[in-house]
Amino acid sequence: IDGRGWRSGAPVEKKRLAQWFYRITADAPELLSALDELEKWPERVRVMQANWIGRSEGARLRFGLVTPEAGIDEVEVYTTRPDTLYGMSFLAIAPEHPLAAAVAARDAGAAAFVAECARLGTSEAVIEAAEKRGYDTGIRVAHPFIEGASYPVWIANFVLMEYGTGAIFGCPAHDQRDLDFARKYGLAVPPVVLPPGEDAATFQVGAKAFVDDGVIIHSGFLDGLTAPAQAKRAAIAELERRGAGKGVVNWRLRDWGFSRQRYWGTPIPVVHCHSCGVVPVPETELPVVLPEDVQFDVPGKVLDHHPTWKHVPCPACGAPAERDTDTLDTFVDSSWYFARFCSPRASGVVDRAAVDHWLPVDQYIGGIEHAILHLLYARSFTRAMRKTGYLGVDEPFEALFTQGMVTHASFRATDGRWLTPDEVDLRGDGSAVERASGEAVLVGRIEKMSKSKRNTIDPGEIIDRYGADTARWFILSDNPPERDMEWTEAGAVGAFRFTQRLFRLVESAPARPSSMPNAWSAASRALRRTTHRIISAVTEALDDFAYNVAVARVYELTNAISDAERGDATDASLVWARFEALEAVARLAAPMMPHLAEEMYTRLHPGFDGVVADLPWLEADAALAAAESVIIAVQILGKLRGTIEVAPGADDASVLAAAAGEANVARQLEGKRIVKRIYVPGRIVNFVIAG
RNA sequence: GCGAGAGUGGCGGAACGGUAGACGCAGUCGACUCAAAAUCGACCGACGCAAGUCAUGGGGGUUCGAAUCCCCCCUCUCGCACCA
Repeated sequence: IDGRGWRSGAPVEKKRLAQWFYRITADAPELLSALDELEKWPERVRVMQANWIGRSEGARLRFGLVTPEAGIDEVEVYTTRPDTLYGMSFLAIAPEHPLAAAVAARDAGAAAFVAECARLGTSEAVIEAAEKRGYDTGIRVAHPFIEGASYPVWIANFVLMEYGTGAIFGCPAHDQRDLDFARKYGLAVPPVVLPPGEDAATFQVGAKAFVDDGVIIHSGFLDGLTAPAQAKRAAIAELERRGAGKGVVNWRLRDWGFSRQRYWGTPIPVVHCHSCGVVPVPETELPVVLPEDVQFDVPGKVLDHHPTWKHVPCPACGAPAERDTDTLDTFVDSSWYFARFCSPRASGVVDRAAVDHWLPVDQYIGGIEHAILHLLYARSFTRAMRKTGYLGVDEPFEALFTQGMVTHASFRATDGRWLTPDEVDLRGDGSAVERASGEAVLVGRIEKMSKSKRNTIDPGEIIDRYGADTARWFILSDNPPERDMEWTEAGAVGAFRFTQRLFRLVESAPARPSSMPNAWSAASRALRRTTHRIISAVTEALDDFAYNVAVARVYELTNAISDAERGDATDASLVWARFEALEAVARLAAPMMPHLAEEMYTRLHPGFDGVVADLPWLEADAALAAAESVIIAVQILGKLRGTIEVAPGADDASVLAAAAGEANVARQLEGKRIVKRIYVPGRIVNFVIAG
């Protein structure tokens, strides 16, 4: 952790650290390399983190100014393409670069250009991103390899001060941005990488830079090299030999500025003292607690203008001093809460035995919006906690699942007001009117719920109207959890209807049979087969996060129970099977609609005083789930021509004979020569015929 | 621009390389009702009277067999974005 912006010698109220930083950059190499081991994380998140960390290999090199400017005699450049140094035609610096400032001090044109770039800043710069503009400073720099050659130095709006060194060497033939810039200002475009099939004597770059691999040409000692890695190594070695530069690894990741001028956050446990500077609050006085008697309606920092909170004696010398009145970014709290959750009542930070037992988190579920910041901070924080002995793992989350968001259509009145779903009546044809006025409403995009678009659904109202189980069931049933789901009234009503249907099935359920039947009817065997097949299907679906499929399977079993209800009421074995199936529905649905499941189970088992959630998970009986006969698809040349029903263990010859004998198949095989017979047991027969 | 992912009925979506469209929503018809709601039953990819044919963004390929695997293209979504 670093403090930056310290102004020594200033009065105490100014004697503040402008911002606290967490040095996450120190972890960059490990945070990147360890991504490979997070096998149970989505590829997408790992890629996003890798891009965010942004490792690149290249070289830093210095270009000497032919004539020094205001004491500056060289410009340092970062490049990933030292192999194209001979293709240089200009050097470009960011408008915020010190050399640009030096030039602006004496050159009104440069000053105007720099000011213009600053004015456009970030917002408009994005819009005008396509337009590359520059200003020729008149300064020239020498080439590190080519004796006597010199190149113009431009200030360019497309060079970023935040990345690399804020300066680049322009190689237009092999970089599209440099090419756009060179064409605009009529700068040279010397090619130094030859595409396959081109002639070195005649090759020229047109409107598109050649950025792929080729043979190095017109490049002195690099000529003839074909492998880019080899050419880069050779160029770097030469730079190092001449003392003009060196190979470096560059990172995009910046340190995490993690102090905030807000009330809601963890106080930063340091005291600022006139004579001792920044003094940590002693461990015995931790944690520093936020005051509760605060005023939010006064301008400025809440903690700063609290009358007493910040005034404390310096822990080191006892003189009057002040607490830091910034708070930590709330991402700090989410970077280690999972460790605290292992032992929430621990007197210290965490209980080491508890975190050793529980961490890493077996399965983390969260929104994709946390792909980078939270998940990267937590990974780094976990490493910091390991180094300081609080826990013993590097990676906090072994497996990650990113679920989608709940979305809803948005509505807008003709005068532009956003309307809530409650203020709108939907018509059958998809149009909508404002309930109060009857006026037409524009039905907008289906998007993430937000207060500004007013397309939110209040969970409290849903629970009041339908109950929490309906909401759960609908959300799970609508689509796969990794995708965004659309909340619709019709969908909620459909889920609600199902809860009512389940309840009716339980109300009309038979009493729990006292003993198992001796004989099983065909109908009862079929129902039990369905029950046990679905127990394993739901189990598998839940394990795979395929909650929508688990829901569909529960529907299937429910439909089978409804069919059985209409069956032979005097069939004792069917009644028994029905009870078993209903009990299975209650227990399989329990994770997804717990309240109704408990109610169902209790009604099936009067006197039961436990909870379904505590019962062991149901296990399917494979023997009962096994089919008594299987339907085999019969294809000719891969096209379905019929189906046959056979015993599960039927031998190949008899299945093939039955397949060939199927009426439609037989008709189509007539007079044809069968060249190959394929039988995939229990699934399919395929006849390959000649001609 | 770079990277990742996805395209299946009217909609959400199923489908170890093996009967495409499970299940739900919407819809159609019917039962019940004086009527409506609720409920229950049947139907529900396209073309066709039918037999059948065609269908998983488009085009090739591998295979006895492709929504699924490979190549090219198109479209969409997401992330990063003058990253040198």
